[in-house]
Amino acid sequence: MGAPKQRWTSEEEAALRAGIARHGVGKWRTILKDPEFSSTLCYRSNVDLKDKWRNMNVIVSTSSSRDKAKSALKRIRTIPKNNEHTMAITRVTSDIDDEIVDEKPIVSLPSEAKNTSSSKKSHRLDNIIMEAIKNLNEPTGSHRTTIANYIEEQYWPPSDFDHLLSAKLKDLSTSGKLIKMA
DNA sequence: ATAGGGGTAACA
DNA sequence: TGTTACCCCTAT
Repeated sequence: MGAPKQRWTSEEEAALRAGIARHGVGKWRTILKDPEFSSTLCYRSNVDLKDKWRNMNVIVSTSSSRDKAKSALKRIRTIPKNNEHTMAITRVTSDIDDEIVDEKPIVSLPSEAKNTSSSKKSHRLDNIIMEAIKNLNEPTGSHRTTIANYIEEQYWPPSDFDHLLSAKLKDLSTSGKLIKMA
């Protein structure tokens, strides 16, 4: 008799997404050991995380198509293999680990900008960025790569998203909507 | 340890 | 009914 069944709470899902944003997809054990998430995910195993992530990426079957197949089989989002733009996801963690490469613009929210309800429902990139940083909730600010990873997990940004994000981050910090940490 | 195919009881 | 949390298995 296994566990009765505990449905995932929104807190747990948020912790999982944030954990993936920090450590990358597939680093389930690392996410579990992260003191930031271990408390909320303490009842979950690394396999649970893997399975949950799989369930979260299921395409809702609108049944509009003639699905003669078994109903329990669902389609996973087909990840477009954009030629040279290979895996942004797996690249991020190594960037953080190595801590090499160019400037690391760390960005943080002004203390006033935590107003969740004020931002419109619009999915303008600005709002997405702000939401990402807010949800990441990293006290020391967030790396550009961490932000990019987080956003890429939730939306489906264009292939040149890295460049877009960099430009937008610069705008936001110049206009004072974001604080650039040294 | 992780990825992924596949199954199923227990949910809504 | 369709969805989903959990399980089992195999390959890497």
